[in-house]
Amino acid sequence: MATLRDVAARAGVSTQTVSNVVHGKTSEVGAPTIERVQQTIAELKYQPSMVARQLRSGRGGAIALVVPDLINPYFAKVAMHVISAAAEHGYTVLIDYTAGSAAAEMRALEALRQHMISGAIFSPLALGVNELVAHAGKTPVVLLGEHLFGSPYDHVDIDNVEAARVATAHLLALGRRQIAAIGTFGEGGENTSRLRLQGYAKALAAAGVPLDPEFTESVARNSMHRFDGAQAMQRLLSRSDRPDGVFCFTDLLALGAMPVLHEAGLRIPEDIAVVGFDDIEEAQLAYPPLTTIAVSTQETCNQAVSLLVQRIDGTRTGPPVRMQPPFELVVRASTIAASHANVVRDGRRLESTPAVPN
Amino acid sequence: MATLRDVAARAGVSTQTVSNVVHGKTSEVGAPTIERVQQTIAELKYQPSMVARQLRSGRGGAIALVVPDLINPYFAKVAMHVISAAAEHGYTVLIDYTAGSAAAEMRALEALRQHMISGAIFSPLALGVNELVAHAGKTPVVLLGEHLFGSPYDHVDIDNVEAARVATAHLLALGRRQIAAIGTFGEGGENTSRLRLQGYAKALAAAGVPLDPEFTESVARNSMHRFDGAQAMQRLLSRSDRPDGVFCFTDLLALGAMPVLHEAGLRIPEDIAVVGFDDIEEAQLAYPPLTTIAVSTQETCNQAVSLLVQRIDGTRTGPPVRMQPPFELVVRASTIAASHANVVRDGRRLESTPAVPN
DNA sequence: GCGGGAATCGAAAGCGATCCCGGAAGGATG
DNA sequence: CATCCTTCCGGGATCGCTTTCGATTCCCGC
Repeated sequence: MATLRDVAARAGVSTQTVSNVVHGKTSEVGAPTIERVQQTIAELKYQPSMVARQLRSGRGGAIALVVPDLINPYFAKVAMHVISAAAEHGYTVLIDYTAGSAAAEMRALEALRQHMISGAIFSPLALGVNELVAHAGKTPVVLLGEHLFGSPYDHVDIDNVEAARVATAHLLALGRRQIAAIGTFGEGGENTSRLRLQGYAKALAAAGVPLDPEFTESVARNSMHRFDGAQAMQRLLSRSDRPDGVFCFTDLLALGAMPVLHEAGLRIPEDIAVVGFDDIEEAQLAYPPLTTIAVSTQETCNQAVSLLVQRIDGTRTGPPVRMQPPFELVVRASTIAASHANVVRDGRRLESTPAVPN
Repeated sequence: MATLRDVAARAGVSTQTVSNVVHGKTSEVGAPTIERVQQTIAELKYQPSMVARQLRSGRGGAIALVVPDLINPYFAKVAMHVISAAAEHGYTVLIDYTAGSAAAEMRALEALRQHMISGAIFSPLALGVNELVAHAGKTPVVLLGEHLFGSPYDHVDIDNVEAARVATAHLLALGRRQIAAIGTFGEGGENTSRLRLQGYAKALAAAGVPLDPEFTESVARNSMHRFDGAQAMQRLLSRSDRPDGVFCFTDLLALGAMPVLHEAGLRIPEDIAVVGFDDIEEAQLAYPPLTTIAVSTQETCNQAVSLLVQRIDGTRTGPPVRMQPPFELVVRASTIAASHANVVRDGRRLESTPAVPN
C-alpha cells in the first residue's frame, strides 16, 4: 500500500505538495507539478489513509447514522439512502441502532468520542437535548425526523402535525366519525408520536368531532412494530364503541392492525378505513393496499447528509437550520372503497400519485 | 478529551503501562499499579482513540458489513444482529450495501483499503473469489450466506439445498404435485438461488414428480423483492397449467406472490399452498401467515462475528472453516388448511415452533 | 541590478496509541 | 553482601497524514 510519502518521493516533491494536489488546492501548486503528482498517484494506485487523516485533522471519511431500529423498513430505507448520499460525498457510514433505549443511544455516541467519525445523523428517541450536547461535544450532528426543541443542531423532519392532520382529515372527509389513533406513547414533550397526536386532534376539532380518549391507543414505548399494531387494534375492538376509521402513526402499526380486522370479520375499508404513515414498500402490496402519508426518504436523507457534510467541511457555520421536506397523502384501497382489483395488476403500483423511490 | 499520555502522567506511570492495563495485560503490571491506573482512567474519563490504534496497529474498533440490500427485512435483521454481536466484542459496524452490483461491491471493498476497518463480513452476490481476494488482500473476511467455492475465507451459511428440499417435500407431503419455484436467477455456479433450486429438484425427484421447467420462475437478477414475486406469480398464472403449490426462495417473494393469488380469486392454501424462506417478522402476520424456513439469524450473525473477531485477534489462524447454523420448517396457515383464526389472537405468534428472535 | 512580494515547495512537528528494548527495582541464592 | 534473575516500568521510534513555518525561486518595477 503506497503512502503519501512514497508518492512524494517518486514524484520528486514534498509530501505537502502531494497533499495539496490530493485536496485540490490547485492554487498552491504549479500546473506541471500537479500533473506529475497525479500521474504518480495513479501509477502507485495511492489511496490516502482515512485513518491517518482522521487522526491528524479530526476529519476522516466516516459519519455515523444512529437509528432506533433497522427492522422497521422505514429506517432501513433511511439507512440505504443515507449510505448512498454519504457515498456521493465520499463518506462511508457507520450504523448504530439503539432500540430506543437511552443507554444504547449514549453508547452510540461513544463512537463519536472515540474520534472515529467526523459527524453523525441522529434519530433520537430517548435522549434529550442535554445528554446529546454533553456527549456529542463539538462533533457536528444532524437530527433526523425528530425535532428536539432548543437543540443546537441542524435538523430535518417533516411537519408531523400537519401530516397527521391531513391523514385524519381524509378519514373525516370519507364520512368517518369514530376515528381511532394508534401509536401514542410517552408524555408531553415534542416526540413524533406526540406531534402526530396533535395533528389528529386538530383535524377532529376542525370537523367538530369530539376527541374520545378511548380511541387513542398507546403502544409500548419505543416499539412501533406490527405486533404492537395488532395488540392495539384488538384492544380497540374489545371496547363498546367500534371505530369506523383508524389512523396508525406508522405503516407497520397499520400492517399489524389490518389482519386483526380481517380476523374480526370486518371489511376494509367498508367497515373500517385504515390510514398509515411512512409509505414503506409493503404498504403498496398490503391487503388491501394501504392509504398512507408519503415522504421522500431519499430527499430527506440527502438534505440531512448535505447539512452534515457542510458542517464538517466548515462550509456553513451559522445557527442551526431546520428543513422540512414535503409529504403527501397517498390514497389507496384501505380507505377508498374502490375495487382494488387492478392495483397489483402488473406487479407495479398503478395509482396516479407520484411514486416515492424505495 | 484525555489521552493515554495524560493518564500516564497523572498516574505517574508510563504510557506503556497504561496501555498494558487497558489491554488487560495484568501479568505485565503490578496489582497496585493497575488499581491506580484504572482509577485515573475513570477520573479522566479516558477513552482510547480507536483511530490512533487503527493507524498504529491496523486493529481498530470497526468492522464492515457488506450486504446487497437493506430494504430486505432479512438483511436488515442481519445488520442489527451483526451490530449487536460486534458491540459485544467492542466493535462498531460500518455498513455498505451493494444492490448486488459488482461495481458497488468493489467500491465497498475500498473501505478496506482505506484501512478504516480491521475486518469485514461480506454477502457477495456479484463478485467472485478472485476479485474478492484481490481487493481484500490480507484483511480478514467472513462470507455470509453465500458459499464461494474455493475462497480462502471463513464462511457461515445454512445448508440451502437441504432446506429447500425440506420446504418442497412439505408441499409434496400435502399432496401437491404441481409445484412451482420462484426465485431463480443466474446460470450455474453456486449462488444461493441455484442451491435452493437444487433442493427443490431433489425433493421432486425423490417423490417421483417430474420437474416442469415451466414451473420455475426467474426473477430479475439481484432483486428479490415483493414486486418480483408478484410479477413471477402473474406469469405463472398465465400459463396453461396452474400450480397447486409454490416454493418461493424468499419470504419477500412469497409476500409479493400472495396478493396476486388473492386477486385471482385463489384460496391459500386450499387452491395453492405457499412456502417462503427466511422467516422474517412479516411472515407471521401475512395473510395468511406464511409457512417458511426459519434460520436463527442471531446465531448465524454471532458465529460470523466470532469467526471474524478471532481472525482479527489472531486467536485462530488455521485454514478457513465453514459453519452451518441449523434451520427449521415453520408451518403456518399458508400450507395447512387449518383455520388461522387464532394465529394473531393476542398479537403474538401462537404456533408451537420455537420462535426465532427478531 | 536589487529589494519586495508572490508563488511554490520543503522540513519538521505533531495527532494518540503500539511496541521493541533497555533499564531499574525486588527477590532469591551462594 | 555481591550476583543474578524476574518483574515492571520508561524512552523513543513509528503508523500516514496534516499543518505551520520557513526557505527558495521567480518575476517585477524602480
